[in-house]
Amino acid sequence: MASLGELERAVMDLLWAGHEAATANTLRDRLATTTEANGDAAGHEGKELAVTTVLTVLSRLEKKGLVERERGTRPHRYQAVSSREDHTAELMHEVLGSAPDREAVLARFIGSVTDSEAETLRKLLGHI
Amino acid sequence: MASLGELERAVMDLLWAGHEAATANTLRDRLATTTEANGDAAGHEGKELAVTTVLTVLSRLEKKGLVERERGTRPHRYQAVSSREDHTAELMHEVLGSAPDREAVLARFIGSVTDSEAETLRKLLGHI
DNA sequence: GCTACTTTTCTACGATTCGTAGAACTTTGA
DNA sequence: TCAAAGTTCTACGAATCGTAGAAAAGTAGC
Repeated sequence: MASLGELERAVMDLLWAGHEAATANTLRDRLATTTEANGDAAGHEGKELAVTTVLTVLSRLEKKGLVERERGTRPHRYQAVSSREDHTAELMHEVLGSAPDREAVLARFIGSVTDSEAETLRKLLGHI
Repeated sequence: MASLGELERAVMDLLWAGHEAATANTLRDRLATTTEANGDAAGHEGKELAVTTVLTVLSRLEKKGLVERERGTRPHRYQAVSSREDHTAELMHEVLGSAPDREAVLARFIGSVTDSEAETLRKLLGHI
């Protein structure tokens, strides 16, 4: 129920990365810098978005339950409700739950996991 | 890159359920019947969609790579490209891959898996 | 081969979501 | 109290999705 658009995703990435609460302005600045998402070389520098744009997506993310804001301070400060790992794990669970035969899905899932991930899983499952 | 709408989902569910190839007409009929998705009692019977509607979503699903059709036969026959389990497992992988620290995600994921699922996983991972 | 019927494709429209941001309102600092 | 900074409201264009008619294409019987 909460798939993210491109900008929403970028904002969440920032909130997840440095995970103190940030203001809309800070985020806007970081968004301009952190436009690593393409292969073209130097010279390129992400253009600044309007702060209102950032505020809009922050509000939308808040409505989706991914972000919470401190309303007390005046420049509101925003932060992710849960860590990226928690959020991602939760998403994985949602996906898993969308199929009737969860164990069959897990079987396929395990089949395509890397060796080191498999090792991680073994440890997590309480085995040597 | 391939999230499904409600009707698209319903169609995939049908294709996944009885998984011989089906025609648009068959699917439309099943869609009318298989409207179990609400609590109101008898009398209710999903209204028939136009066949063109079903054909449209089938085309869209085909474009998304979830469905393939036999173009040879005249009423084209449609079927899911991969099983629901495969598809779901693949989705889980996509989600997992969307985070930088996959192992951390797996840790959280395992934390919220049921006991029997954990047991399944242990077996799948090659342990007694 | 022509005609009636079936099936598929094309086009389209309303609703929702998302990127984007201006206009207007609110709060704060001097 | 006034200007600057911040927030909310409103909006618009693109994309997606449910929905389906109109038109085109194939099929079957005559």
